[in-house]
Amino acid sequence: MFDSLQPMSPRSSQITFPDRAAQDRRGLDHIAGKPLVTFRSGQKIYVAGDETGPVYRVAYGLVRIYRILSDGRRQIYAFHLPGDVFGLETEAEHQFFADAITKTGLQVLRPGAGDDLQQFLAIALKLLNQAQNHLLALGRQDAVGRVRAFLVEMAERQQSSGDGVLMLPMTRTDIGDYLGLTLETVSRVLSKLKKTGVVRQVSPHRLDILRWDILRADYD
Amino acid sequence: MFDSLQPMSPRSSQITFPDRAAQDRRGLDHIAGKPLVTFRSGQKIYVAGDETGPVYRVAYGLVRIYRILSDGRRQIYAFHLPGDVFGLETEAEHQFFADAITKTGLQVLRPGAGDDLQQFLAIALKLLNQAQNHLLALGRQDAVGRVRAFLVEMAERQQSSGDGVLMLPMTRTDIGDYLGLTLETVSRVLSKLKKTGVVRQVSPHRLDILRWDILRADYD
DNA sequence: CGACATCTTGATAGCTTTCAACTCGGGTGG
DNA sequence: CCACCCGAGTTGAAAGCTATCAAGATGTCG
Repeated sequence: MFDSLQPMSPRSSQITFPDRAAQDRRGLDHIAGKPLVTFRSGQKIYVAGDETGPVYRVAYGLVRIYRILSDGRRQIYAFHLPGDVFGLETEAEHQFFADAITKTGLQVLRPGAGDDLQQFLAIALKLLNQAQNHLLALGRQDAVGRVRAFLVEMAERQQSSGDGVLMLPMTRTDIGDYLGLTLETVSRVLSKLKKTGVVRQVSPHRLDILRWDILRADYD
Repeated sequence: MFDSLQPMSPRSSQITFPDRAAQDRRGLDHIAGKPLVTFRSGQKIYVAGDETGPVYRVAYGLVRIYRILSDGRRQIYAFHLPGDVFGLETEAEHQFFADAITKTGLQVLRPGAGDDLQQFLAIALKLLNQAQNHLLALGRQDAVGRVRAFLVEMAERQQSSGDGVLMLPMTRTDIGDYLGLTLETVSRVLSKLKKTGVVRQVSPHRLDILRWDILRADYD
């Protein structure tokens, strides 16, 4: 699974996020400089049932965290972008699946002495916050509201507030499995946003956001 | 807001949960014995915008944690039962509302020196776990599945697995706002479960669970 | 450049919400 | 002690939204 310990260049023909790691080195900065583990597009990082191991930090690429039910339904809990930390779980075995959506490089953070506590708490609270926002979207928003919330979330995390360029390397199915919708509904909502001039679609995986005011409307 | 520092008896004409605190004194045991702050049914504990203060532990009663959107829609994130700890947030101001559903007694835990870190991390990860399960129900289950998941969750947390007696002091509206459903849909699903012999309804707020196997079916 | 996965769009079915009327239960006051 | 009252719960009918099924268009990658 660990193909290479050599850091790979973020440059590739695939769509990637800008590497925010450089600006985002707050809590776990001191481990910077370690070699990266790299994953190809679609490759699994860990699966439910695996022994819980290290914690990872995304250097470049995109990771999805999810569960699969017995009937095949899938719920995606998070997309992790450069700078994000994931893999922290309570149990001895992973409860989730994690895999790379695009070519991805990860820093491996082996939980150390125990002065990581402060950082882990911060990470856990951040994940909790995101889960709670996610919950609000799934519980109290219709399809359009969920997609708008998703676009705003991804855009802010990519800090594309400036230029309005939003990269969405994940598939429509991924987005649907994150939002509790079908891929068709996601596609229809995006078409509607396109038709109403809220976004412009450069390609299926690249949007330009034209009307932040409309996207953001309705948040309490 | 702090009506009384005198512990009140859990005995009352209202429906209450059995006090699990005695068996649940793991992490924060050392603060036991402190006086309780009590709240009447429906009384607010804190509101969004309040300065983040102490952390609370439920001694008896039932607490709901929620947000309200500008149009009045409400999302309930958690019901807290005896033994649960809540009130831990990242920001300086509360992002949520908390109020007592039944008459409730709380232990006030003022974050201390900093060796609470381990415990806070455990609490945060537990809340994260619950949020993730909640997310799965909202994202990938229909109305019947959500209500079943809710009944199983509440029954397990009340440890009524033995006798199958399940107290639901919250209203149908509360349940709906937790599950992303309307109160009517919640009522209809409960009626269906009653008709199919899965539960027996002693009163609107007390169910006897007859068929655990059916309630639990379909969880991965 | 070609093949295959992904995406888009349309039509229909199914589920949940909405609106409405009625019932039930607990609490209050006569 | 009982009748009344009002909030909460139940049930019904119709509208609205999303899923499903299906076909065609577009992109991507080898």
